[in-house]
Amino acid sequence: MATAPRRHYGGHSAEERRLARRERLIEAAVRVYGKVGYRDATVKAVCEAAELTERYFYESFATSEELLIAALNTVSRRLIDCLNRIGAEHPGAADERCHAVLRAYFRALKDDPVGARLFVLEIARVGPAVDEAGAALLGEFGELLSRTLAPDAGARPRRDQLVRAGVVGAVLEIAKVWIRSGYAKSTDAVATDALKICRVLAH
Amino acid sequence: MATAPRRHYGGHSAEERRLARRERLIEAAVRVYGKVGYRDATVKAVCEAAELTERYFYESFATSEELLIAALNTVSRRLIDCLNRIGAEHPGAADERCHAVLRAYFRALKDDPVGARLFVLEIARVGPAVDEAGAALLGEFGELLSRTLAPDAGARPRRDQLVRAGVVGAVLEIAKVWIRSGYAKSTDAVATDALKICRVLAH
DNA sequence: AGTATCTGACAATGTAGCGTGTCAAGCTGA
DNA sequence: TCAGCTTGACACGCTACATTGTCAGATACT
Repeated sequence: MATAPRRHYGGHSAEERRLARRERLIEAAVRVYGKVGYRDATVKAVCEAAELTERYFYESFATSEELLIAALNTVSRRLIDCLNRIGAEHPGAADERCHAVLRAYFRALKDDPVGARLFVLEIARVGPAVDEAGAALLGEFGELLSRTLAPDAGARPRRDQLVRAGVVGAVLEIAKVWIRSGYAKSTDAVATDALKICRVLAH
Repeated sequence: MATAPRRHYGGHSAEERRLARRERLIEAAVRVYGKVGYRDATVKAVCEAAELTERYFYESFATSEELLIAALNTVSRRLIDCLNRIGAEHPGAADERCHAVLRAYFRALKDDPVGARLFVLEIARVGPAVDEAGAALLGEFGELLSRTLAPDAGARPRRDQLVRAGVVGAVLEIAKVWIRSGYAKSTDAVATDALKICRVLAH
């Protein structure tokens, strides 16, 4: 292994192939974990979804949780970037901008239920490592919301830490109940409800 | 079994003994699940904590989740009743009353970390049955908070359903972060933070 | 064309915990 | 005191899954 010559295949180097397989596994994990939930997903199922065998799982990930974290980061990064863009592009009043961001958030959850399940549901209570990754993502989400409502408040650092966490928890819980209801209310109405709580972050 | 004569033992009937064992299992479950978490707790461990053997586990519970739900209900009932009492006894303004209730809530979490872990952490993401029980308890908690802040609003039924859920999610998330921080802030300060969000429920 | 690497299918192994069964010893009531 | 219900300790089989190993066939470089 250590001194294996590593040959080109299909026009790609060994490392390229390895990374491509890694990506396929992550995308498959998003689908599988999003569909049946991490708890009920097996390594085998993910590998089948990726059309790869178990050996390639252990080539890129030491444990299932590691793959879950990678999948979580992939989905969340995508979502947070999108929301950041929308926040930045929206010139109006803070309140308006926040509503737009929330609307985009809930629309994303509705349009991509599988990814949604990951970010909203599977983000918690899996294991220490996953919890840590989830906490970091949630913190980022809180910053994003806070920035949206009070863009000039970068100076106020740790004071509202708990309040910010609370607001994030509120948005997530609203999302959970909304999803559980089968998306009963309109996206716009849900965003309006969430905004009521987010306003606590404004000054 | 069906026609077993059932004899008295230690001055108690067979049914009394069975219920006593059930109670011991629930109390043991609160301790064990609260300490190591439901995920890492085994039937064996709970039985050892209860000083009973596995046979008695299956005598009272069909599955581990059933015991978790019972433990969850026991702890939550205790907590919610306590908060209800404090809310009822507090005559002052709504805002004051809510702060008192929140203070009691966070104090309870701090004084009883084991029960706290159950109500705050283990309430979610275990299985469908547990999630349902947890959702019911969270709904009750939301009603409690709502009633505390707007006692006369019994007429307004389902309108603020999502907002209420959001507030509950916020309080729980604040609790989680607070616990994770090792109870860094004072109970009073945390209650004040949570109150900021709860005020959304006032009219 | 031949050899060495790469790949996929699948078997083999190991572990953990659930749920059940066995058995001897301890009570209880007559 | 005795028969039989009750209890505790513990072993057993079973299932599911992770993880490693084997091997034949496909592919690329020389």
